[in-house]
Amino acid sequence: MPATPRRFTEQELAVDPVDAARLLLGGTIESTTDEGVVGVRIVEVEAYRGGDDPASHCYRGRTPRNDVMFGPAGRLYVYFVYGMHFCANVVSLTDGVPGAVLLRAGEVVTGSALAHARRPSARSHAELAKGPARLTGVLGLDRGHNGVDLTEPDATVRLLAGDPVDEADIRTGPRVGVAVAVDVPWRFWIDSPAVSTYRRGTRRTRVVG
DNA sequence: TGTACGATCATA
DNA sequence: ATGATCGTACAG
Repeated sequence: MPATPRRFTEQELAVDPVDAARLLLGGTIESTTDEGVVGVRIVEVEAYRGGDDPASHCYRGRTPRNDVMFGPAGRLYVYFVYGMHFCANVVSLTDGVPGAVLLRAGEVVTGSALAHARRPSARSHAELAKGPARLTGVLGLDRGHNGVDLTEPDATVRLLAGDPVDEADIRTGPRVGVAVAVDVPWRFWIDSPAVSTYRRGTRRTRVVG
């Protein structure tokens, strides 16, 4: 591994989320708080677009919640789900055009003790960041981190490029937990025990007839 | 003003 | 398979 890992730039992330997703695999997201440093090697991601993607938070236009997704690339989009969890995305594309990459899972490579302290229910090392809310949890990220610029030299949350991943080693499939656009294979992962298991989204309202 | 439903996780 | 738990979006 390089002595000084290269930081992702806004320019290289200002591409289609599908391309940004592949780019991020093998990279590392690292966050520093007063508690310490935790770093996670990214092994599973999902791409989300805008008005043409029914599964995206931006499908129905710009709102206060999804505003960051419409902004410039390289920002962190953090959202709150199920009344108790946060998930983190890397914004892609350019100012005014929505797109993001959900960080779904990773391997903790720095700060294992702090990661376990933040997620006491984790029964193994691989489980620490196996899933988007777990990954966000070990990094100590919440709504206060929404919009932070990951490309800033002094950012407390950093996005570092890893060793290049061979295209042939990237697997793809439908996105986890979404009930629409089930045929769209915008989930990307590389082999790792931290990769989460596939589950299709559930639709509660049914037409009674 | 009310309400349905999540880009999830933990436990059983 | 199910409960937890609340912000958001949209309907009325």
